Amino acid sequence: MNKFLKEFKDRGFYYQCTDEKELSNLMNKNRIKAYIGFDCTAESLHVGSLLQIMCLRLLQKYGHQPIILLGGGTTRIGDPSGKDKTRKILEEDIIEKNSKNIEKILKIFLKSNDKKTKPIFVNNYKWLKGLNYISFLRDIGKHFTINRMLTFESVKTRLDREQSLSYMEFNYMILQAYDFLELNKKEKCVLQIGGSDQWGNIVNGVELIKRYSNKQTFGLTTPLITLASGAKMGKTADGAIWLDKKYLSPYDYWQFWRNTDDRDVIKFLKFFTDLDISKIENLKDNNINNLKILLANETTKMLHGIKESEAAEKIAQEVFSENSSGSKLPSIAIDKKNLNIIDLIILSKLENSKSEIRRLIKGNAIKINNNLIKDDKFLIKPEELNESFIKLSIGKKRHLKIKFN
RNA sequence: GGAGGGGUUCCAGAGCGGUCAAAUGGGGCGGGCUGUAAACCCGUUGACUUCGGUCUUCGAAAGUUCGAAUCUUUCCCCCUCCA
Repeated sequence: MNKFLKEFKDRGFYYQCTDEKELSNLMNKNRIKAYIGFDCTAESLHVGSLLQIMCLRLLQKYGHQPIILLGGGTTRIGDPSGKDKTRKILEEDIIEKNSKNIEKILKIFLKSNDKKTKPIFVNNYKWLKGLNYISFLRDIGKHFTINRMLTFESVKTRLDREQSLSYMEFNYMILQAYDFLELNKKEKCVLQIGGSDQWGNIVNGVELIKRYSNKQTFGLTTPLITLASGAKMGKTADGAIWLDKKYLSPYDYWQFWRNTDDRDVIKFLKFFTDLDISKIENLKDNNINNLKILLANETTKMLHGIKESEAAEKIAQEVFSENSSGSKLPSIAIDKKNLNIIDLIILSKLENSKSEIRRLIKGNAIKINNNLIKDDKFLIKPEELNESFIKLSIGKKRHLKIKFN
C-alpha cells in the first residue's frame, strides 16, 4: 500500500475511499494534489477541523500538495448536510473576513518552504460568482438526476422529517461537485478529502468529473470523531475550542488537551500529533497523566509554538500544586485600597455576579493565598500584606495573581 | 385557502388565577472521593441585599383582576393535519 495511505490508516484517519487501490497506485507513481474544503461560516477554525488539517499535513509529509478550498461561494448558500434547519445566511463581508482568518490559521499548520508541497489557497467564490445560469444548467446540471439527488443522505433526512429544504440548499451539492471539477481542470487536483458527512458531496464531484471529462478522481473521508463520553469533539459549554489566540488562550487550549478522557488519549495522540505511530504504541503503558501532558504539549506546540506550550505547562504546574505562591500565574493589577472579598472578585473579572460569589463562598470555593474564605464580608487590606500581591483562587482550577499598585 | 397545536428561566420539558424565581431531567458551577480522568455522592444554578426582604423574568404589546406564566384582545414567530 502507498505510504501516505498506510499512515493515513494507521493513524485512524481512514473511513471510506472511492477506489483505494487505484488511488494507492497513483500516489505511488506521482505527487498528487488533493483538496479539502473549509466553509467560512465561523470567524475561525476550531478543533472540529483539526483532523482535516492533520490530513493536509500528512499529504505534505509524503510530498503531495494540499489545496485548501475556502468556501467563500458555497458559504453563501449553506451546506444542508447534517443540518436540520436552513442556516441563516451570512453577510458577504463577514464571509470574506472569515475566509481570510481561516487561511491565516491554516498557514500556521502547513509548511510553505517547499515549493512542491506548498499549500495552494483558492476561494470558490472566484468561479461561482460569475456562473451563467443557463450554461451552468446545460453543461453541469444535465449530469445530475433528481432521482439520484433525492437519495442523498443530506436531502433524505430533511425530506423524511418533512423539514423544508430550499432549492438553494438543494443546489449545494452540485456546487461542491462543480468545485472539484474546477480544481481538477485548473489545478489537476485528483483527490478530495473530507469528513464522513461529506461523502455524498465528494462522490458527486468524482462522478461529475467522470461524466464531464472522463477522468478518474478520488474521494477519501475521515471518520466522525466520537468522544468516549459520547459528546461532540471540541464543543464545550463555554463554546468551541478555537484555534485562534484571540478566542482561546494557549493556556486554555493546553488545558483542553490535558483534560482529555483517559480512553481517548492514545487515539488523540495518533490523530493530533506528529509523533510516530510506533512510538505512540510504545508509550501506551506510560502513566496516563504524563501522556496527557505530552498530548497537550504537542498539540499546543503545533499551533501556538514551543514557548507558549512551555509557558502553559508551567502555569498548569502552578495552578495545580497545592500551596504554590502563584508567582507564575496570570496577574492583574488593581489600586491599593481595602476591599471586601466580593468586590475584589468583581474587579478581578473572574465572576460578574455578586450572588454567585456569595454562593461560591458558602460552598467553600474561595481562597486567598490558599486560605479558605468563609465570610463574605472578609476584608483584604493591602497595607498589611507581606507581599505586594495575593493569590486569589476560585475552585481548584481558577487562580489569579492580584498585584496592588 | 381551511382546521388545529405551540412559543416557559443555558437546553429539554412541567405548570394553566394566588402556596411560582417557577416541578423534573440534562448541562454548568462548587464541594467530597481521586489522577486536573471516568464513575459515584452532596450542594447549587435570575439580580441585588443591611439576609428581614427588594427588584426583574415565562414570544411582544394592551387589558380583566386585590393578585396573571396561567384569563381576554391584538400582533409576531414556529409546528401538525386537510385541500
